[in-house]
Amino acid sequence: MKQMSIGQLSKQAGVKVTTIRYYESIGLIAEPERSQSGRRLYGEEAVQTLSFVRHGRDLGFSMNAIERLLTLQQVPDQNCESVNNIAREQLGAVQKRLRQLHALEEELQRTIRACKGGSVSDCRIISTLNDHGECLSDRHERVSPL
Amino acid sequence: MKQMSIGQLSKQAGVKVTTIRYYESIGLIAEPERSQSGRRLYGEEAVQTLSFVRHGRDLGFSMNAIERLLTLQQVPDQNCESVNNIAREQLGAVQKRLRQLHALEEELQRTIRACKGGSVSDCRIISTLNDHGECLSDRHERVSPL
DNA sequence: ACTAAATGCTACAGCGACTGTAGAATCAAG
DNA sequence: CTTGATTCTACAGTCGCTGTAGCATTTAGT
Repeated sequence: MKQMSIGQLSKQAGVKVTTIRYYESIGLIAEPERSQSGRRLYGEEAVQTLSFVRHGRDLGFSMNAIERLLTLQQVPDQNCESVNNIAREQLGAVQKRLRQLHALEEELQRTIRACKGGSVSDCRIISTLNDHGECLSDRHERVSPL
Repeated sequence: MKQMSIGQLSKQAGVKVTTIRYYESIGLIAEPERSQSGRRLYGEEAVQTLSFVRHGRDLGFSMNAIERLLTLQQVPDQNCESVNNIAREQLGAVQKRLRQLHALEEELQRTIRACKGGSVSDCRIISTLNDHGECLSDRHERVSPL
């Protein structure tokens, strides 16, 4: 039972020391043992868990989704439908965001192309922003955090 | 000089009342006049400014970028190069994020396709997350907030 | 003129997912 | 034995708002 410090875990899992402590503080990962002097001591399984979390974050899953996935993972005898649902939900969100960003890209390109580079008073970028032309807008939503 | 309340301004500019007050509090927009009883009174130009801000936010510009754009807008006799730079920077960020999200989409699709729907212990989604296969990862950056 | 609903005000807390700071203790290497 | 790296706790800050509490004022209807 070789144990490791939080710094070693951080390197092995690719998650920052402060972030590990943060994950512990919100209850995402379990509190580890402590050394005599009060330092955290982790086993190998912590690397697994944290890598899982990191990979999930890289795929854009929210902490909430990751928490659910971690829980599901711990009950291996159950149908993986719920897992699939979480993943498909995530895929849907990603695709929605892709569409939004693509529209954004086009509007930005149009805007930039229109600017011939005179003085600010003639600037097409500024005037595009000024026209409350409702190109993308008029949805009353905020932009998704994906 | 017809003046309007914050609620009217909110409707005209499509920005929530609380958000307007927030913009004022961070110094993005100027403090307006007040009525005798202390209520904010805005002129037409406030609608312009707020629409500008809203449109900028819709295009994904950060508050910081919008602040710079607002400042530039107020000095119309200057070359619009700086404006162009801000817009191109933004376009670059959007395109970078598009590439990231596209990679994400593909990995999610692969992951979901691989899952044939047995029990969690066989679930390809879970095991994909568990393999610290460094498909997307191994960059040590956090995901951009776009 | 009176009343009820809508709108406005300030001040502060909370969101998510961390990051940074301060100040103290402990550890590992030379 | 000293120096520098690591670790600890606790709390504030990030961004761009949103929500809450508890008032005061305005507006519309009777």
